[in-house]
Amino acid sequence: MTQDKNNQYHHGDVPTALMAAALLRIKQDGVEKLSLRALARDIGVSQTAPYRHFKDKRCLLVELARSGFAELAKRQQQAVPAEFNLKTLIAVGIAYLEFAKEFPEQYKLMFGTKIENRCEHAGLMESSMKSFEVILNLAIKGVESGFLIEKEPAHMARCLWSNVHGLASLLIDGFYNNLETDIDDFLRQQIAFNIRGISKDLVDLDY
Amino acid sequence: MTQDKNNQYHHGDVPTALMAAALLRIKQDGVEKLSLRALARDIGVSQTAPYRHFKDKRCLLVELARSGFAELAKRQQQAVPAEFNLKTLIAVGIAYLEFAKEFPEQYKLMFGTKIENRCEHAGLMESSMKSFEVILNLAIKGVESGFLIEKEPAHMARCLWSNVHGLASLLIDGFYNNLETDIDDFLRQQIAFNIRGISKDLVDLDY
DNA sequence: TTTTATATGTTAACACTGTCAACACTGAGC
DNA sequence: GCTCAGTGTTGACAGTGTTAACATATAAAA
Repeated sequence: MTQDKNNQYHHGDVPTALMAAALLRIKQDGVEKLSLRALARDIGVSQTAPYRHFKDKRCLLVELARSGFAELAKRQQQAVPAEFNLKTLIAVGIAYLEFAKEFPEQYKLMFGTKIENRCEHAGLMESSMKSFEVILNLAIKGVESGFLIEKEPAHMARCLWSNVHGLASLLIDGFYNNLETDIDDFLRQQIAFNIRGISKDLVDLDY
Repeated sequence: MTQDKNNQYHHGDVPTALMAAALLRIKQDGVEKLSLRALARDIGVSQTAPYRHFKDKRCLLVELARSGFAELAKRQQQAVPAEFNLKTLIAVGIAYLEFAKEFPEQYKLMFGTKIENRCEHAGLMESSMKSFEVILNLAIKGVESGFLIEKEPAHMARCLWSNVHGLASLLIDGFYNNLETDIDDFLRQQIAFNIRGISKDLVDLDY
């Protein structure tokens, strides 16, 4: 019974309201203690109303992760400048890590253990591939323009991906909490190390 | 009421029995649906018996993660040969990934979101540092013996660590499921990419 | 316009879960 | 033999995901 919207029976848009509430909740309490019933209470519907829009809790989480991947891909894409050089790779890496820093709980959800059998969810996989493709295109361009070594671009893209993902995970999980260095400098240096591993020349990207 | 052990009141060793049962359960059903009550049933005690040995569920999970880090560190250490060269780094990386492949659910627990505020658990942090120190020592030796670039060893160690962790996570989470390449070759190549990023010369580690 | 069907929402219930309080047994040390 | 801490048990509470049965509102069909 939505008291604000002059007591109409239908809520209006339960799915998006649920997603918004979920984003808020996981930001506050972590993805681990997210509960469907609490979400329903938040948006002012009965505890089973969400089941009219999501088959089960997993599907809601999957949708949350999917939208996360979409946002991540968008930010990565925005960080790609017109002209390619090795610093482009750093910029995209930083954009990736900025997302992880800004939405740690959603990031956990996107990759973490909470979603089992992610392969079964086509939309989720597709969305996550969008993010990967940004990196893949960079790798291809990197080889074309002679900055990167002449190995399989897909493998080098996966290298970059696993690198930033490892950084993001350890960062989020608090393994870099007691660092002496400034965290952003640290991350930039880490990315630079990684890029050096697949670049043609022994560049030192002024970190 | 242990019926096998001629009906003695005390179980004997609830903590280790719980740990063993937990390892089995997470291997079968995943860490996500591990339940204290199910564990208690497994080892044949009442549902609250575990609370005599672990303050709460989190503490049991922490102990599970802690022992995981200990095992991981042991395996990494065993992979370190007497003489150092760049292939040593690969060997330790492979050992790391082998652990992740063999105990994916425990690995998820060690790093994943299931344990919040891991910093509060001193034993856990200490144990995870043991694993990191193996890599750190390698980085130090690598600089000393002139194989690695002359940067801060701790940062290069963190680079190697985040790399293998990223690989392990993505591997476990199924992001490398549809790979055309043989998975072990792939991982070896990935590690080689990473090592190249911090090595002095532009080595090509025959992948 | 009336009827009908479908989407959406609700209540009640079930089987779980983590956790606590109160009670009971066991075994070691005085 | 008595005490008492360690260990185990029962019963309960609040919370969860989920389903079935029922109710209403809106859109399509008559």
